[in-house]
Amino acid sequence: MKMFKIPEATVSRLSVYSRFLSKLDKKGIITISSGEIAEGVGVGAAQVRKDLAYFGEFGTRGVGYNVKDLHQHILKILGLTTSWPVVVIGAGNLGTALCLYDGFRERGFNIVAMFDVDPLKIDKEIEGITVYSMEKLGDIIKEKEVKMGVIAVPAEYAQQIADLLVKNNICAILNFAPAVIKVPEEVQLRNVDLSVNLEILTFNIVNNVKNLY
Amino acid sequence: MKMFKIPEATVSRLSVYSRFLSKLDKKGIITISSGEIAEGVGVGAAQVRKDLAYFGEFGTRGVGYNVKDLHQHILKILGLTTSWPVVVIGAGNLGTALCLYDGFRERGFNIVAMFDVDPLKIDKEIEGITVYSMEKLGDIIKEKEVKMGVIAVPAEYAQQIADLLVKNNICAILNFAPAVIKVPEEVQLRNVDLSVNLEILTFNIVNNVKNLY
DNA sequence: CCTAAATTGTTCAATTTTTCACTATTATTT
DNA sequence: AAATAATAGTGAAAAATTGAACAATTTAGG
Repeated sequence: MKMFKIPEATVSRLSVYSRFLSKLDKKGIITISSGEIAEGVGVGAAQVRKDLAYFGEFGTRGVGYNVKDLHQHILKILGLTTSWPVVVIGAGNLGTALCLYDGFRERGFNIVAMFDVDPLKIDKEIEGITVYSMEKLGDIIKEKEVKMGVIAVPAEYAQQIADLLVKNNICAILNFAPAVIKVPEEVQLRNVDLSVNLEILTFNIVNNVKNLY
Repeated sequence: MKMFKIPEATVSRLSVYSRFLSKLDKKGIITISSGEIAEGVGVGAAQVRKDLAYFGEFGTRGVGYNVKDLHQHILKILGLTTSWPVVVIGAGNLGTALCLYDGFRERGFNIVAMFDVDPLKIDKEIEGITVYSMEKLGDIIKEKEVKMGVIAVPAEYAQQIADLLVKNNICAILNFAPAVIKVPEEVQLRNVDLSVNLEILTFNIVNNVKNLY
């Protein structure tokens, strides 16, 4: 029972550290220092140590961290030691792209089904993933013990899809629709708003914001 | 010459306010209070006012904000009163999905070209957008006065694509590859890491993190 | 075996961001 | 015309986050 509140930024950095460590491990590197991790992922060394310190002591003073060992610890922290079945709602371009995105598979996410309302898409397969009608959502979530849903539908339907996912006891939603959606507080929600990201860039360009790395 | 440092979170909220105001405007709503904006986008009312206060006084005390007026101001702040030509590197699923993503067009981003190394894709059109070979990148960036590039290639090529964009004087890069890339400090860079977002969710699920809305 | 070099874990200070509480202003009602 | 209600703008407090400094620990070398 973790009692401390972990900054979300810390969690997202852990995810990045993890990917970096995975790369190092494949290269056969055995130990690494916080400074080298920091250098590799573009943050400060103190930040790296601080992030890890929330969860325990994984390094050896004077030596550094064992790559494999630290990697395993972080995967455990992130809950990535088991595979996560995921459903994607919306079999349009974005939904399809997400299904084919290797990054998900590599990190242990397993897209078990897609859903759409378009009769032309229903019951077809996209790279081995079947597109189901929305009616099947509840059954499949239950059958495959799905905890996470990805919303990739137009903004105007995002809320109703979210409601449907919630009704079917999903634990977490990753929303790609450019819409503000509301869910009960026990449901985890994250928004990936593609336009917002471009707009931060335009803001920075027109306001001549300096990057501070 | 803006002298104040604006939190990035503020900028991203402005983008969300902007979308919300656009919706209100379409509905014909004339005025709105900070409280209603806050309610609509899921933040605090003081936060809304503070965010706006960085840029000026846009409201009327006792009354609220004029929807059209405030919306225009925010678009101006974000640099969205002109259209932005954008290039997308990588004509795979993700690149294609991004090109077809309506959210970009709606917000004034205009994808003028895609690039890929696959001879099967080169010189083909994807929904009216031509896929060019990488050699053409420099010419098109210059010709169309492109300031922003989107990277949608596999992680292992992300850095070299970034270097290429930088060499061709791009101002800002939106990187979708799950890789840490380095650019000179005068180039704006944002990473949208899809896996990281899912991993924050798994972390929250396994650690039973409470949402605090 | 002792000293020096490397590097973690941790404390404390600095900074940044958010929230709260209050003041000022406008419109409305009596 | 005065009183009341609504609501923006703002300064200060609080909270969160980051960064710097340093003590503790390990390894390696003389």
